Amino acid sequence: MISSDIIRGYNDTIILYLLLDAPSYGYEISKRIRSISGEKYIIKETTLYSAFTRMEKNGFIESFYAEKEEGGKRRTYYRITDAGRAYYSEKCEEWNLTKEVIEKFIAKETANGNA
Amino acid sequence: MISSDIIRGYNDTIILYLLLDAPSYGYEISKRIRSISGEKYIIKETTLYSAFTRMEKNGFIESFYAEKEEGGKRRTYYRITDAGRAYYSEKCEEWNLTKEVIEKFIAKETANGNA
DNA sequence: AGTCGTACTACGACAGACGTAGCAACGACA
DNA sequence: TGTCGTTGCTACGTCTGTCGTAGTACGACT
Repeated sequence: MISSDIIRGYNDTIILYLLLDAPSYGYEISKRIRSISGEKYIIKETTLYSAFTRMEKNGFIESFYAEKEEGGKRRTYYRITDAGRAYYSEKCEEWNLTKEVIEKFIAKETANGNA
Repeated sequence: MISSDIIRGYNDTIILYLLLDAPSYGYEISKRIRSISGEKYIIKETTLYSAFTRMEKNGFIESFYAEKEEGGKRRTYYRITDAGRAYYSEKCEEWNLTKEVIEKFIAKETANGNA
């Protein structure tokens, strides 16, 4: 399992990634993070929903309600905004920079030059 | 400049890396982080010294005093312990895992296969 | 005398992640 | 009919690491 300290600040990025193509909602995003990461990262509900609130306040996402076809239960869907896309791009660039920096301080155990 | 949210939890790892070969002290470590990162990451003094305190409490480092040759001013040196080396190794492994996971959610803009 | 570089310490604020808990609607199973 | 599991979400408080601000102290240089 993954330490939440390194993910910290990147949960928003991960969520935005999952909204790039189509709107989605909490439960679905949670399951997709779980499966895409190969069960290695499981986002907590509270973390997820507080990220939604924060990002909506920041204008990175917009929410709307939709009914399920099967039942009358409502879901809150989130749609990424242009500002959200811009933020996502910035974070991707930042990630690449940060990765380079951190790796200067990380020992490479696996000395096989596998490409 | 690098967001401290992603570094969070890895400052300890970075500091331990700089102690692997020889003991060192705050000011020197701070300057080495700065230069090794190519001025891209500058650790704050408060962050650094609170990391020392935390890690000493956790048994990852040990402190001792030494005088400077030039003057009578004391420095607090830190030496990595076996537990510290073990922790550093764990964090390196964790980093590699985390990196893989995060990259599943990061767009690769630069499509040039530059080695 | 003043500023810069070195080498720290103290204290409080802040933000993001987390633990715990609860609510509500639905289907399945007994 | 009852309750269990899944879905879908909210509330509230706690913890931890980082950061802002500030202050101390000494030597060297100007």
